[in-house]
Amino acid sequence: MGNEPIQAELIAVLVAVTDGAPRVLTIENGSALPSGPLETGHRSLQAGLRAWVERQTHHPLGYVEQLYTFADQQRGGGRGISVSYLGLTREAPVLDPDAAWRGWYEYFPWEDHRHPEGQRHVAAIVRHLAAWAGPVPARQARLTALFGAGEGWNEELVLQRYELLWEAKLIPEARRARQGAPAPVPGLEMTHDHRRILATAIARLRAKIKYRPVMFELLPRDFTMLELQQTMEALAGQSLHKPNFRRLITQQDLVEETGRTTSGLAGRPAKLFRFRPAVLEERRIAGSKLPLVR
Amino acid sequence: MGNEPIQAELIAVLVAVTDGAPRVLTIENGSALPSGPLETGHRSLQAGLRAWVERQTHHPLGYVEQLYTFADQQRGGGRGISVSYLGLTREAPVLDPDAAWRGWYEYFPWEDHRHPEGQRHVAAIVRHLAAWAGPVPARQARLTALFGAGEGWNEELVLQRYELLWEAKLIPEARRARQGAPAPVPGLEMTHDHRRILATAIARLRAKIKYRPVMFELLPRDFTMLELQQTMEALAGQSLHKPNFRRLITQQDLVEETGRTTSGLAGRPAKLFRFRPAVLEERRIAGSKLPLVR
DNA sequence: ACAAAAGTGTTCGTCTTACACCCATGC
DNA sequence: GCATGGGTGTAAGACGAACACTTTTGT
Repeated sequence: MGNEPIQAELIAVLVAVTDGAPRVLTIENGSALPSGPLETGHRSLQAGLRAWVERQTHHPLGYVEQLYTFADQQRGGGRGISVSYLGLTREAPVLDPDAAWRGWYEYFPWEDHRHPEGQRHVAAIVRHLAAWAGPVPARQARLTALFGAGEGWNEELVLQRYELLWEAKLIPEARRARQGAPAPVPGLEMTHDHRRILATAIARLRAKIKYRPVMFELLPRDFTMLELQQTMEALAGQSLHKPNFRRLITQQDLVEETGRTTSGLAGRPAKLFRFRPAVLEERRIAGSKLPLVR
Repeated sequence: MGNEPIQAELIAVLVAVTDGAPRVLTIENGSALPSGPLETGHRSLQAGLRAWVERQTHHPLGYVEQLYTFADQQRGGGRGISVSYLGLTREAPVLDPDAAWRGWYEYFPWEDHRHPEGQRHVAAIVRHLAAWAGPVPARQARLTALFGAGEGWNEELVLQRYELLWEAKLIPEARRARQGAPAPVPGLEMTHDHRRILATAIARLRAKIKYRPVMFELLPRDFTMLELQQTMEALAGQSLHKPNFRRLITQQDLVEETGRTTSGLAGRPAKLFRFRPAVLEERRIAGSKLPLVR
């Protein structure tokens, strides 16, 4: 067959949500995602990743999902394969001094629409892109479809937006040649295409939460409706309608009351909920949708 | 880092729809999917696959999408990586005498619910699985969720159903040890986990057609509403409601009239449609949904 | 009393689904 | 005429979005 041996590595996007902020585990001062060699001897790639992550972070990994596999140039000129994974956990102190949790919107400021700053970032980007699009109808159509003002914002198109920005040379990683030029869009850079992998992970997760209950991997066992809502808002980057959100969740029989309530904070104590055992076990079928506000 | 060189290959699931039957390109008398070495020198894995397929089949490949990457035992005992892809085309005569197009329901008879036979296959399978589930509530819940009678049939859960059958040892590939035992479920076998890859492809495609217009890759330039409907029915394995189907398509501005009509067949001549240019170009955003009948 | 957060009821409009029916052609 | 497939109208009902309002705590 003529198969030539090649190098292979795993890249992990580990996600947690802490205090309403989606966080991702990074290394090298936030400039890269953790990656490691493909180890032989595991039942599957997924099992290999799980073992590797849990050995590195000493923290159990909940949900794991393969993202994408791509070929790249390895150090030394040879060809390599990288298999990227999305993993969900809860944030824990990291032992490795090189590793740290970072907010994912530090890398994608224009994707957070919970606050007006996100809208402003989008407006600034649209101005840049309008110049890039010029009078070409296809480019204009793409621009409005992906960054279209206000109403039509589709939070799942993270990767497509990143690719459009890349194409328009507004992403620093895309213009290695032009050193010294100021970054045309805000947001931290990453090495290689790690930021693109992160965009893929965000897009996948934003799509997934709508039809599969994976949020419980990110929450403590007991939680209030507001905590659940804020976790979803953090991932979606959008504010949700509180009364309708609680109805949507209860209607779907995703959660049950624990009988206990919170105390000590401002306002009326909130009931504590937990995910129903059937959901934890049978997370294959059910799902949940987002009632957007405004 | 300690990366050890490994073998890598590509596996392709090439799909076409001919005369209302979804077809897949196979080799070795229908027992395997076409696969080939990972070639160096291409821009991306996807470009490599495209070049390889078009060289082999002499037929252009429309839509291509990565399915899954997994590790397996290579001939010779070493570890290998397989990257599988879904590709959409129109059926063309194959040159390679070893290759042939096959209906995908030959491999998954229980997934075709356009005719009563599919229902009967499901009923027979449910009887087997009920014995396997016994009194265990979790197993029973999974059984009804995946194979649940009539109303709740979710056509997208192809892979989950296959995995359940595998777990229950009803798939011949899962019981290599017990040679000679009769196949407990109908359907052709495949080598290694190729049938599982095919299940992944079917599931992905059934999900995709609901939110992205990829059907046009499978149809001639001009087509009637019925042809479009039958193509979708073939993929979904379910019958659709004709009047509502046509409204759904026209409402979404997916197609435009060509001005011409069919002739010669039974019944009133049908208008010929084609996909709107904007759809062909901008196939990122729009989608389509299924109005199920009954 | 008031602020802050929890939680409930109900209306209005849209989108889905189903049913009923008419139209044009070949045999 | 009638079988076959093409095509349109419309009403019932499910679902989502929005608004108004009540409840329970801390200060």
